[in-house]
Amino acid sequence: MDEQTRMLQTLAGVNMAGHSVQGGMTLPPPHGHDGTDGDGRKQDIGDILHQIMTITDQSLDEAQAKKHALNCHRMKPALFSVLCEIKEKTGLSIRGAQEEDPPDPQLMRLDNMLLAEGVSGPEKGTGAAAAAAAAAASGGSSDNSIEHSDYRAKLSQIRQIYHTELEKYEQACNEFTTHVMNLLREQSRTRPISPKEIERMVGIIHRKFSSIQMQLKQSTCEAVMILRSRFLDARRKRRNFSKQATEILNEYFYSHLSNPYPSEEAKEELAKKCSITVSQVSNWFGNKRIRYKKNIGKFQEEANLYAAKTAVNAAHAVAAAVQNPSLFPFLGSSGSFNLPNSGDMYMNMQSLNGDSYQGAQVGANVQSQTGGYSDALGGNSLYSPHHLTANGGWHEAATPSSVTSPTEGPGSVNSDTSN
DNA sequence: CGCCATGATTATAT
DNA sequence: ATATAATCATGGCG
Repeated sequence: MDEQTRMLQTLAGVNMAGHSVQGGMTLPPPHGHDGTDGDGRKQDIGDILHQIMTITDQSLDEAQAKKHALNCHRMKPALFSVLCEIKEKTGLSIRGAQEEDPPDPQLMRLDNMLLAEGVSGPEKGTGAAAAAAAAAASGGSSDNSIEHSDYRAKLSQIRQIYHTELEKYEQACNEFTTHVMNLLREQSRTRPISPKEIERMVGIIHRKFSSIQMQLKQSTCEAVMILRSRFLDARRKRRNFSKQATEILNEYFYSHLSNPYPSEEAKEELAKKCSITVSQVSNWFGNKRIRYKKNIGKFQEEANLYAAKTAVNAAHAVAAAVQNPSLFPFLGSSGSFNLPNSGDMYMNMQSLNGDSYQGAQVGANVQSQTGGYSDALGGNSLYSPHHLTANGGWHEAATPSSVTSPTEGPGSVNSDTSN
């Protein structure tokens, strides 16, 4: 804030000077001007300069009086015309100094950041109220919101300070601008001032003030950054989901392997069941999809496990109707099972899970590919990665040729491990 | 401590 | 807006 203070003082200085000029533009007492021209005028000018140099020492009342004296001075019209002439000469340089400043990229950056952080955006309530609302809104999934409430409280604190200061500056700027404009209007009685000049002056003032505002924005950004690094990084401190949550997510994933893209509603339900947030569910599925796809071999075991789990569920559902408790003999014994069966079972599960996944094509894929997989994986593979190629939505990344050797060494595909 | 698993973030494409 | 892919950074195990 040092810089700001300094600038304010600078501006205050200008202000003072302006004040004084207004009052102090006085001609010396009319003496000696009718003598020999040369010396008398020099002395006049010397007096004027002296008075100009000492105007800040004069009181306002005094200055007011002198101003009146100046306006009535008989030399005034002459002085005015001289000033006009001088102005004419310097006009070019002033006109040449016209600059259309483009929007400062730094300022834009700061603005964008403040907006993104919700500091400069629309008001969303203040302080504790916002935090409480946030905490209440997400109700059950307390974990996240409680950590957030503190963050939000601090953020809105920053936000409040920011807005207060900004408003203060804006007000000061307007006040000062008005003042200067009045001043210039007043002065235009004694010296020529074009509207353009006033405009220019106003522009200068605004630039000054916006540079002060930039300081404010800068410090606000810094504060937010610090806050973020403290809270967000803390939040980034990863906590593994509970075993149960992972179970539920995996169950969903493997039972919708052909299209592991839970709808918004499904995500909400999973989030509720797992006591995590919807975005965490999205993260999880995003990570899971990419990691599954990247190294299918690694997930075979898991896939089988959850296939079995789901199969048990399916069995429970079907058992009553079918009256066949030994529907899945492999669950109890280590005996092998035939792949066509597993394919069928998979299809059954799909339909049981309400997955509206097309059947015929996948069936064909199962038939044509599972043999190769079971060979490569040493058999007993419930799932094959055919979904990747069979289903349009679940990307076709792994081509059969590359997939048929999913047992490749770790790290060859997985860039994740190269950190 | 090194390594891998894993949740979160970022960059990019659609 | 959502998905993928890459990457970051930590948790947890041996």
